[in-house]
Amino acid sequence: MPPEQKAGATVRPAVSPWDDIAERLHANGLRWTPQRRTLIEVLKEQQGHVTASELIASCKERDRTTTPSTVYRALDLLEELGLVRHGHGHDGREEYHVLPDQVHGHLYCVGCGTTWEIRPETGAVIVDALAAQLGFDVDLSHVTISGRCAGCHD
Amino acid sequence: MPPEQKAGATVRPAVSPWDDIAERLHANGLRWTPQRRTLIEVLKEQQGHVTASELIASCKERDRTTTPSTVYRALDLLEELGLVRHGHGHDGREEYHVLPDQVHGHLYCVGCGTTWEIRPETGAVIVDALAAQLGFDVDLSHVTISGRCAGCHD
DNA sequence: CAACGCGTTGCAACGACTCGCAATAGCCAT
DNA sequence: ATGGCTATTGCGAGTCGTTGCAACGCGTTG
Ligand SMILES: [Mn+2]
Ligand SMILES: [Mn+2]
Ligand SMILES: [Zn+2]
Ligand SMILES: [Zn+2]
Repeated sequence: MPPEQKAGATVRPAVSPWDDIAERLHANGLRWTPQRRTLIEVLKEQQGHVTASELIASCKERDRTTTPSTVYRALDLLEELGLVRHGHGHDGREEYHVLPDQVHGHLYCVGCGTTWEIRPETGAVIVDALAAQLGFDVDLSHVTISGRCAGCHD
Repeated sequence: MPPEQKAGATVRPAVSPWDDIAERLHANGLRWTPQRRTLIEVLKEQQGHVTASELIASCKERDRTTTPSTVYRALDLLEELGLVRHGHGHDGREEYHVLPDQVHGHLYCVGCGTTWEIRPETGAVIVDALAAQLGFDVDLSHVTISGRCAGCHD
């Protein structure tokens, strides 16, 4: 629509990380299928946390023939490509984040059931402590810490 | 067997935390059942981590009629009483610890699959950081942090 | 445009857990 | 010892996620 783009020779199209997926797949001998297209359309409109079940439900809205195992496998693939990240909620259920948000962990209050994102500076303390003491490189995105929030003490 | 105990009026029998379970249950209007007895016998001989499935299997060895849902419910109860604690492994599966070990979290290396316990001083850094910055009271026992160990970098 | 190879899909079966419900059985009071 | 109250059990059904396998179809080649 914007006519000013028409003339540009090497217009940088403000790429979203999703734009070159088809190529990235092909480059690895993988394929660009309708099922993967559907999932990515769904992921594009997500923000914050989504459970795998919610993603499957959204895919079903767009394509009634959606199969759970296919979505789970596609999510695994996208995670390998670094486009999504999953962790496990307090009950062990999967929760996904769409990148490229800041990588972060989660805090869950067993008192009120609220979930918060761990702020970067707090996350850094955890990452640094384990790096310094054990040489362990933490993947914060897969972390959910439970306990009681300030409002739910005692 | 030891005859020297026979005469003692108020011998303190080096109580294990399991010894007074029947009373603790009764005190709360709860019941002492064969299924709970079986589970506790199994728990007594555990050390380190056990998955719920492993516990169910062990209970079945002692009592072939063991039912999974009953074991899950008994574990919930024992956790409320503070006698066991569970967390979720990297795949979200439940892992139990028998108390009164030091409460601790876990580290999982996605490279080699090894799991370590987080040492008290390292755990303290995490607990203190979240307490200081957010007033959040961490339950370290329910934490599993994944990442890459020193031997599995790059 | 037709043929081929292999990456993917759909399905069915399974494992880990949860929940509602009716039958069972601890525990206490006569 | 008997009876009753109600906590607990066992079961069936359901959810979430994984995996093996045969059929399918994307993408390439001629
Ligand atoms: Mn995981
Ligand atoms: Mn441990
Ligand atoms: Zn709270
Ligand atoms: Zn490792």
